[in-house]
Amino acid sequence: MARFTPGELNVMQLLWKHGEMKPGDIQDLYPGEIKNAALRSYLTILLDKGHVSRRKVGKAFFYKAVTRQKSAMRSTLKQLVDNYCGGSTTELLMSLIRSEKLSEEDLVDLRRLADGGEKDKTSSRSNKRRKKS
Amino acid sequence: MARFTPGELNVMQLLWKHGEMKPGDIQDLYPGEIKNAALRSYLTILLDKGHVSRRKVGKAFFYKAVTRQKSAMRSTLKQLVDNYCGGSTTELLMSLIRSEKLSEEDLVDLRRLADGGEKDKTSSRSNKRRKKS
DNA sequence: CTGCAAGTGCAGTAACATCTGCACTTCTGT
DNA sequence: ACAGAAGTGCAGATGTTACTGCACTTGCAG
Repeated sequence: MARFTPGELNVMQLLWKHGEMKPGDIQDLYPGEIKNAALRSYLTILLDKGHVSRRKVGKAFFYKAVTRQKSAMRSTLKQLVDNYCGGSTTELLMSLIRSEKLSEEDLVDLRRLADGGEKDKTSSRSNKRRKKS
Repeated sequence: MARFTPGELNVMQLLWKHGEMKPGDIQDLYPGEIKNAALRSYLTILLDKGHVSRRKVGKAFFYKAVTRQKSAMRSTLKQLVDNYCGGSTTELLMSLIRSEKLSEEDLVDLRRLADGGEKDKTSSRSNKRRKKS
């Protein structure tokens, strides 16, 4: 669904963080240097794709994100899971947990969430595959 | 690091799954229809980027993946985490677990892994200590 | 040896992302 | 009022992805 190029993503990040901005503001905060016109071409593309909207205030257009960060993340995550984990979110969790990158603290959080999450199982019909260790 | 376009990814998936293949084989298994020459242009690009290698067998070239699936996944995941979770893997885990998509079985697996991850620390050579928030 | 399907290189098109330059308009300070 | 800074649309250059078509080469069946 949401599919951002690196340049577009930089813009979206700023809009997600700061709300409504005009090109000049975005340009100032943009990672690295970018020409105003270059930046505006990103905005035009994002506008065409419907990921941002704009409204005129004074002489300038103020842009704001239409597509939300959470939703963009979710669709990116879904792609990752489909592409690399056979569509199984559990697979991804396994990889994450096994991938030596979790601190002790992370594991504590994880256990707490796993236990806490149990209450919320109403909507899950379980026929996902299980994994042997 | 590894950065695949949809077309490239389709090819890589097949190579990861089947090992060494020639264009004709890939073409047959490629999702949807694709012309042989179109497919070969993907292979050429992947070859230029160093993601695949090839060797001549008979009259055909056999291609195989150089970049590994695990490593591609990891770098994709890292990008996702950097772009959407402020670089915190834990953030991602929270989102995953909270995102309504886990079945009861998933949660069981998860608890087992979280617990196992702690007890089993000695055998999983994860003596890396990293910074925390 | 020869026909031919399978394989190959190469050239070129189309869409899109990235980025530049330029002329024009609009707000603001003095 | 008007100069200049800030903003705008538009046209186009460049590079990459995603393809298509075509002429040439190669291995094998007969």
